[in-house]
Amino acid sequence: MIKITFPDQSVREFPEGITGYEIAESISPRLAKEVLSITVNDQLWDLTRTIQTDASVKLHKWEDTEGKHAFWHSSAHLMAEALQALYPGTKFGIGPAIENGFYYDVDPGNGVSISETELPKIEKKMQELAREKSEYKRREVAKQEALKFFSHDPYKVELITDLEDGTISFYEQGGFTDLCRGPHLPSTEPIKAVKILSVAGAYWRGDEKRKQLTRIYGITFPKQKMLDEYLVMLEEAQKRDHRKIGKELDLFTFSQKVGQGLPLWMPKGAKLRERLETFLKKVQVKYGYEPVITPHIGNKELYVTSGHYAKYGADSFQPIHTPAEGEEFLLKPMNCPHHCEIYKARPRSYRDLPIRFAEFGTVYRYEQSGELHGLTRVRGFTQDDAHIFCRPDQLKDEFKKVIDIIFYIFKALDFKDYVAQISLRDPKNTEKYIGSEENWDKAERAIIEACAEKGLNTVTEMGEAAFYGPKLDFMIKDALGRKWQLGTIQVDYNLPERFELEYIGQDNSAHRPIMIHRAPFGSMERFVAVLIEHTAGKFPLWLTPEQAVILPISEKYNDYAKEVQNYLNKLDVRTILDDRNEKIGKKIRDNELKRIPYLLIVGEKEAEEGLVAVRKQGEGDKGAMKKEDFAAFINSEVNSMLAEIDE
RNA sequence: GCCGAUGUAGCUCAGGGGUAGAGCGCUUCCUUGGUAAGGAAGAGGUCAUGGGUUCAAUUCCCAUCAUUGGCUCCA
Repeated sequence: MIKITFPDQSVREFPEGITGYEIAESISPRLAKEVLSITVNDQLWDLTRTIQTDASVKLHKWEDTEGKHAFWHSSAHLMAEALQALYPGTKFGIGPAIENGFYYDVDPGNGVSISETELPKIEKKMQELAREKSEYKRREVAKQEALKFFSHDPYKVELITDLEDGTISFYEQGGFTDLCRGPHLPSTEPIKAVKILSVAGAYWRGDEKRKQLTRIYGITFPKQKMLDEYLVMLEEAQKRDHRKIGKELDLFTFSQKVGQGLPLWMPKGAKLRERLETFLKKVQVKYGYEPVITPHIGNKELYVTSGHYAKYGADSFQPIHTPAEGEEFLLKPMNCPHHCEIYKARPRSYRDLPIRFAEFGTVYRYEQSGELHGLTRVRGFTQDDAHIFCRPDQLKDEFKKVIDIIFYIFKALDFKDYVAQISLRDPKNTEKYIGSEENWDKAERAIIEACAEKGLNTVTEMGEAAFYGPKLDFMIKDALGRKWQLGTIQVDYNLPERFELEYIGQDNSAHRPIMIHRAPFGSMERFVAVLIEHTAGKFPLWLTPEQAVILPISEKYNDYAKEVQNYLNKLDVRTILDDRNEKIGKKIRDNELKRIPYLLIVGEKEAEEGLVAVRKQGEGDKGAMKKEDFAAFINSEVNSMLAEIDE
């Protein structure tokens, strides 16, 4: 007998060679039906593997990430089986489970391409195969044998070559065998609902110099109903797409004539953005930032000095040549070199530090055409940029203050679901970076300590640092679950060195300051995009371009409606008037769809008594009140929202 | 940049080898209506651009541009 310890620390005895599935069965038939995989001594296992010694276990159902993972990983194999049947000779790359479903990278061979129209065919085949309830059978194989087995598939051969002998396992279901660590479901039986979502190109092993394989994305569920719900959820998410809402609400547009990736802000979008900027400017004054303004172009030498030219010059917008011989200017891709020159404009004392220069600086970067995406990835954008020049003893404290600003902004806009990512250098690839080993160490340590002292939950990514320094990024997901970097804080020892920045210390000799680059929003464009997707266009009252719309019941009351509008606008309530010759029901409907927070209906009764009939967006009629009371109400709403943030 | 898809009215989309359609929006008229679509008439399109095939191309083919799903990249 062996002792099995469960997560609640209870221990039960089982015969040697028992499987995870049998353990689940012994607990309850229902559990046996729902269990998908098992963790045995911290290793993910198949339910069918036999346990020979004492062990601690945890059973995973659909609700657990591990359970879903096994389910989708097994589904990827099932899809591969279907592809093998439909496209004989297909070679297989990798096929993992992902956050929502799975994919498989495949090479269907000579000139065959799998297009979207063929996805239903794959779906159908998978359903057919799933009904066969084939078991997933694991077997361990020697490296030589594995190489021989997959000799027809160069991708698998490459994968096996990188593995150590003795750690290689195959899984087989139906007629399909795959190199795989597992774990998998006992059989294909639980896979009841299948949806193949999309096809895309994907470079083999993520290397753009290598062959591009066909990546097929899919998702599966144990119940059809769950798939239906998932698809409805996807549709709902698409309705929140900022590109769609931006068009509907007239916030921004693009023009082929102006150029790819160059957003045009329309009046309402501009109003929204201006309010965000004003909001941050106020915060920054409180934190001791000083505004600076710099031009949109800079002499090429500026970027040669900063190191940006060497790194990005070739992939940038091409230099601007002036009539004078040899003069070259670049569209500014960064504000920091300009700010360095402002720092340098006069001698600085240790008493002056920290110096914090802030600018909403518009920068231009030649992003690859395939990368452009709505407002989230563009070629011209405005950073809410600032550079802090400080002494080494001030670094950590300054870093923490920036974290505070970002917390404050995320709180104000109700962004709760973010990931704070510390990006460090790739220790295996140090030639990518500029600056001394020692400075990198110092900078990385400062970030890690500041985060720890702020109690920030972080993930750490090696190799994701900027070329001049490590950084802390705040990532937020859009409506479709894609992650975008918003706020960023970066420590930089290199630019001060390259620009030979100095301050005179207490000891009356020159010292080098440290720079912190920071942008709490990141870029106004991207931030507004994510804000749109989070709010579905229903912006908070203090931010929304139009707070109320006045709807006269008929044209007879247009004069009174105008009077109300003038009155409210004077008291800083942002209103518009809908004086179209339409019935009130129509006006209500149209303005509800425009997501204006308050609809003010005025007719005979209101005109006589100086009232407005208030209707809240999405909630309906709230009754009539004096226009003075409405103005007071809305202003106190806004103030209390902002006060709450200020706490 | 790479692989795939898409491009028809301001917007959302239908159509199809014989020079175009709907709904919404817009204009005008009727109506002046009390909480999510009142009625009528009208304007509006080089069917993304450039080539090719054809008696004839918006439709089929090729290229380009843009958008889009991914991949790579992201100072």
